[in-house]
Amino acid sequence: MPELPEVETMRRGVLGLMGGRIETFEKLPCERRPIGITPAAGPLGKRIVGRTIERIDRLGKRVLLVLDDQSRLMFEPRMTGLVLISDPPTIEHLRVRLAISGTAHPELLYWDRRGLGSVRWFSEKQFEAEFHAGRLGPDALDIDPAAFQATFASTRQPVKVALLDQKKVAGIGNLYASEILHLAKVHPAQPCHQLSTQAWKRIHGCMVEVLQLAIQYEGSTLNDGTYRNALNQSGGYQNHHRVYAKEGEVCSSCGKGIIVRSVQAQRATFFCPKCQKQK
DNA sequence: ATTAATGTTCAGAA
DNA sequence: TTTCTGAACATTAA
Repeated sequence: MPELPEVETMRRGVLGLMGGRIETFEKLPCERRPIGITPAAGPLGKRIVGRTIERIDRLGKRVLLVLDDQSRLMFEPRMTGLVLISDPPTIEHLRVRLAISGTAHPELLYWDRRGLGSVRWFSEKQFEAEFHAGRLGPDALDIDPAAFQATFASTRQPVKVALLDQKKVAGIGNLYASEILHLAKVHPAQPCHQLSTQAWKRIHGCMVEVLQLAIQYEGSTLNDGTYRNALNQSGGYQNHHRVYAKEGEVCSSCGKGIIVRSVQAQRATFFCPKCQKQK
């Protein structure tokens, strides 16, 4: 579930671990099918124990601990993963614990109810090979309007589907794609190659605006309550959604349109047919 | 019992 | 080559 704002909130929540030393890596006994840990937990532990956490980065929807040998420990929460410093929602879905010394909080936890996420370690070289060579596009908060337009202008895909392609731009997920296009007044089914430079500038600006505001509110916790910040608290941006999961409600922007739910690429899309006309 | 859910990736077809 | 579909991963709540 977490998209860029939720993962950024997790990252900010664990920033206090910077400068700390990793004392142990523990894959917790979890009765469910184990999450992906690569390399296997034993060898991974050998790589990281004794290392210092030099920096904590985010790339798209992943949190990265940058260690003092420039290797990376990557947490990818996918649908239900959480990176926490205390108080996991349940004990039985707790997957990984790192003991940390020299910081205010003594541990970092990875919790994952569905277990679709992963914890992976990359040497500096492996990391560059995987992620500088196009596995993920640039982060959505780290791309300028011109590069943004250049990325999308040539494809015939519907704009909402293209925004979800992490190889183009990393970080936008299903919820924020609908929110961004509503603020930009662009129809989600509009083919990318038909959009003007002006429209791309608007989409870029609205993308930054929506993502930054959502980060300020610490992300969206939906009805299932899964998403929590690093202290196991709810986000607040769900109270500011414009269209997501608001099918049948009156559009808050124009006051006239009724929010419609459609399906694109097997995923729900929400939009206002009055504000977001196809051209 | 069935369906859908904030994510990603792969195979196969058009 | 590009685009689209379905399935898979696993869990839970409606």
